[in-house]
Amino acid sequence: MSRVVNGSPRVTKDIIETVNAAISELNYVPNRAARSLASRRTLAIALVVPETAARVFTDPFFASVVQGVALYLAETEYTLNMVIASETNPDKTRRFLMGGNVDGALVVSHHSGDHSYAQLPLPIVFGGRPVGEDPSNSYYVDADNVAGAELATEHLISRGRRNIAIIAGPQDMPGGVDRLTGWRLAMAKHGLDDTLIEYGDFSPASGTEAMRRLLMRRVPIDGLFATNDQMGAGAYAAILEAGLTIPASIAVVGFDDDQYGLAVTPPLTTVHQPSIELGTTMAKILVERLAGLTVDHATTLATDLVIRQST
Amino acid sequence: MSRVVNGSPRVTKDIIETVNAAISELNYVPNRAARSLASRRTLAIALVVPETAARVFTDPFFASVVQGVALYLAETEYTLNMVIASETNPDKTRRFLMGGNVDGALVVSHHSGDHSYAQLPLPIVFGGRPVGEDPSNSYYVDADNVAGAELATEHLISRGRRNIAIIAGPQDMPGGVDRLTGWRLAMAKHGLDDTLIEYGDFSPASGTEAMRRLLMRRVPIDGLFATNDQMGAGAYAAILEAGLTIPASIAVVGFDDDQYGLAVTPPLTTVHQPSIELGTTMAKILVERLAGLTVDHATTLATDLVIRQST
DNA sequence: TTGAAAGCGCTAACAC
DNA sequence: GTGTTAGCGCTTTCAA
Repeated sequence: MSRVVNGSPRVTKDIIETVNAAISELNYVPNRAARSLASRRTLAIALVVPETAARVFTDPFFASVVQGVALYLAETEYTLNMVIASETNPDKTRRFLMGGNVDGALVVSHHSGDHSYAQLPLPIVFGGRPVGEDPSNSYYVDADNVAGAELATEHLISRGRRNIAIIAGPQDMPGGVDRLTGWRLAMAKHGLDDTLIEYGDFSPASGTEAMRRLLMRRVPIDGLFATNDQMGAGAYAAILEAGLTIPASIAVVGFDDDQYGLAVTPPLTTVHQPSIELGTTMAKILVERLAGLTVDHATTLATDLVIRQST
Repeated sequence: MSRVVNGSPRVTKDIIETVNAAISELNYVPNRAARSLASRRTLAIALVVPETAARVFTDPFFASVVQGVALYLAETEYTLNMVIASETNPDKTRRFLMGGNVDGALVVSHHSGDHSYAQLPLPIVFGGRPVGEDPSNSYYVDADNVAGAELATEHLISRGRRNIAIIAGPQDMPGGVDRLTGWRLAMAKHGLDDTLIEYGDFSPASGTEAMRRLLMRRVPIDGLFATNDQMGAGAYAAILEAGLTIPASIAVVGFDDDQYGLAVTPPLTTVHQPSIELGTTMAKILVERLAGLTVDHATTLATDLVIRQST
């Protein structure tokens, strides 16, 4: 009977049908705990998210990734366990992961501090490239942030802009590093000055502040690459309060393609990344690893430009 | 030994210490599956979120609720199972919930279609008041949307506005209904006209469209109550493109107090609701029910006004 | 190919 | 109060 439920290859057709009939008649549902106890697999996957309350769940990009993960796992036999990784008590998460509660883990928003998870003897797939760590040891899925940033910058250049500033993100996050790199590459390729850099923390408020600092330099600026839409939307406030217009005075490109870019006037030109697909892919790769398949360590998802009225 | 782990009341001090010493020395971690199988409790709680991809996870309010739930459960022995309720296959969710996978469930974003969950013979706590259903049968936690909407409207009136429009939300959601009710109450109390109503779906784009429809009526409007910040931010676009200014021509108040209200210029006056606390409270109530305690069916959380530059 | 039986690691019920 | 034992509902192994 167990053999039928688990689709064992060597069972007679007759018996399969008989058992299946009984199953649906009795409304039988296998007991997860018993199955887990006997098979020594939990059929559960942990989704680890850092506590950083300020950003984690208020970031639509992150939210989409979670959604993708959940959507994919819903089609599998795995259950999704959400775990908030407390920063004050990181051992708790580690103990949970190693306590035989889950078969594998998905870790999103991989900050510099998160390296340690990769060392755990548990199948893990990361969202975002690991920073300052040998990538060949871990499995991860990431959007092509470098290419996306180049796309954004090239677009600004194609619009005739030459004095292009950037509001970069935290440099301990892969997205923060890679988008700055892409901008630098594009600027260098065209022999443009790449000193107009200010940093934010990916929040709208930090975008406003960064833009103010940029404008205070009192040098010509006719283009802005905000490395996410939230900071881009925030930058609007600083640009407008300085009496400048978008895109006439300063053309603006964002990154992420979330609703923040649509909530502002004019709507923000931005780089779209497949955030739901990123979550889906992470989950898929982990499930494949758990099934014993060999999969690539790194998976990079393409980005593309969404042109709206801010450029 | 089991008695020590589970804190049974009748154990000698000596033996407790001896066992605990052994536990930490052997690095013992209780096996969840075995415990669950023997005790017939799963120690897991499901967080059910409707699929409605467009809104669910891109709504910062919703995200905060999830975060609150996760934060609270992290402090308990319960594990959080995220379940996406497929709208095309609702039975799947129901089967999961009834399959003995979890001890109880938390259901957020309770649309009119979700009634059925309340019928399940499983402890459930809802986020948001159930619509069109006997509330005495279910447990729920909700923000005081009516009072919050009155607060918003009274504030507009106190600013000297008399022609106050509203962009209401879907009328099959408690938040959509209650915020409209609060506005009506406040308008009636001051003998003001309450016909300036348009509806949106809580997205920024729908806010823009609703505001355009309002302006197309060609009647005087000097105040706007957008029933969430996303629609409020969207309304800015329509107001500005009509050559009007905020707050001089039209004072605007939002609802939710999320980042959308901060991303726009001028920053949006809004009604704050304790979204993380809402999640925390939902989880707390469910855990208490599971512990056999008697708890109130309805819990209402207070809201308050955050005054910024849009009024 | 299929039936039977031995655990998986724990809790709960029962004696002592 | 505390040691002991019988299952919880499955998977897996071993015979047949």
